[in-house]
Amino acid sequence: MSTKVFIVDDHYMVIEGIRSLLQNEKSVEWAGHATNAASCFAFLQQHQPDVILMDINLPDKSGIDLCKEVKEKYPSVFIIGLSTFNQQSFIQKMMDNGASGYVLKNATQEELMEAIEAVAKGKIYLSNEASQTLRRNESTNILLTRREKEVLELIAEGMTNNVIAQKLFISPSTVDTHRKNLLAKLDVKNTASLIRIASQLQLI
Amino acid sequence: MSTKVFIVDDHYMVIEGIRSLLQNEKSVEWAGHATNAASCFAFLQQHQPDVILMDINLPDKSGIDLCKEVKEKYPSVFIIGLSTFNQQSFIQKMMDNGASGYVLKNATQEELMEAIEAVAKGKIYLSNEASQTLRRNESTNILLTRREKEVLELIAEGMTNNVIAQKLFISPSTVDTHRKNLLAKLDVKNTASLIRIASQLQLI
DNA sequence: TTTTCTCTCCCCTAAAAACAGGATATTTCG
DNA sequence: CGAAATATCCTGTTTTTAGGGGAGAGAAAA
Repeated sequence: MSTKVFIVDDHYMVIEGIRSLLQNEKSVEWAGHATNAASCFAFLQQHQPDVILMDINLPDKSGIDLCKEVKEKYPSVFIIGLSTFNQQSFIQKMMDNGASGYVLKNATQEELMEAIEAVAKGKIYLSNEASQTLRRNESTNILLTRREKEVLELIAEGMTNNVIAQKLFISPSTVDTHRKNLLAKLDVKNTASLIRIASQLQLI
Repeated sequence: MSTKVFIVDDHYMVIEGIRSLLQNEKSVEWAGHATNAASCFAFLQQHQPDVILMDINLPDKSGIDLCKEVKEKYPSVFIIGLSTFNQQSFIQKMMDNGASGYVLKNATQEELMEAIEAVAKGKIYLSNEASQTLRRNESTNILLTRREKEVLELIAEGMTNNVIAQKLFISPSTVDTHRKNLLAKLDVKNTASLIRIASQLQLI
């Protein structure tokens, strides 16, 4: 029995590329493609693919949100996240939202087939790069505590310690302490550097 | 006479996709592909394509640098920049470095052919999205003066007004004025928001 | 030639952040 | 359990930023 594969990606080149990579695979049946979230849903109302290859960047909706919604309505379909860069946050969120796998767009035909076959059997497949990134993320992410991340995000939104304190129902002193710890942990001396680094590390 | 097209992209899916899109075009001859800058140069030592489709993101070197080097060594080859997102700075730099065109990876077969045919004749081809982005860039970029950008970058590096003043050989008061103007122009109230916005607009 | 823009500098006050300490519950984990 | 991490709060002082002005020199544009 062949696996019906559907693809959602706004890049024709990628759609064509995957179609080309998969066309000689007997175990895979090309179910079709969509270039946005809306037409993806339109397709799913009529057909039931086994595996969806889903790009993170779509014109009308993020693949991360789309993944969640598709899994809610069609729990039996397996989703493989697809993206150009391996960004920790994206991979994490896709997996959190019910994706069964994640491959980068520089995947070879073999890797792609391995991923499709694995998730079709209900397994989880992460490409080497993606799993490395996730692991790296875990180790660097332990750096900041939940509360510190929360405070960091509010700082990035331009709030002062007093406003943050009100928002979180804690004392301004506490916010100040978190702020000090953020500066220390990220090894910077002021807010400008803090936001810059946090932005580069995609913490905000 | 057919146009020899070579492609440099680290994504097999994209290479396959373009090959698939171009394979039925009689006017185009597939010269080959490279997945990094090094093998691109290795190829160019032996062959002479007419047009190179060049991705911005390569593993060993940015497409922007590669574009410059290739044009220096092989001025007669026409380069079309290729990327997922239409980022003003990238498009600008590619064109500055001698590229003849820029298309996004969501281009259709027709658009791709149009681009190849145009640049093969020595013309400049920018996709609609790319040229829009360039124009948008020009208008939004007038926002900040040269000095303001300079100060902004130093703020982002974590320097205080006093340090910046020393660095630029101006008075701290002047730095403060620039800082006030930056806050006003970007419509924010503190450094955190300033750096956040600047980071999002890729000003730093 | 005005006017506008840019860059330069100054005053003042108030607010916010950085720096340096210490302290106390509560989890979390080995 | 006991140690370590986390979250909470405090007292200070000093430095930096933000907000409100104003103003002059030179360049560029209208």
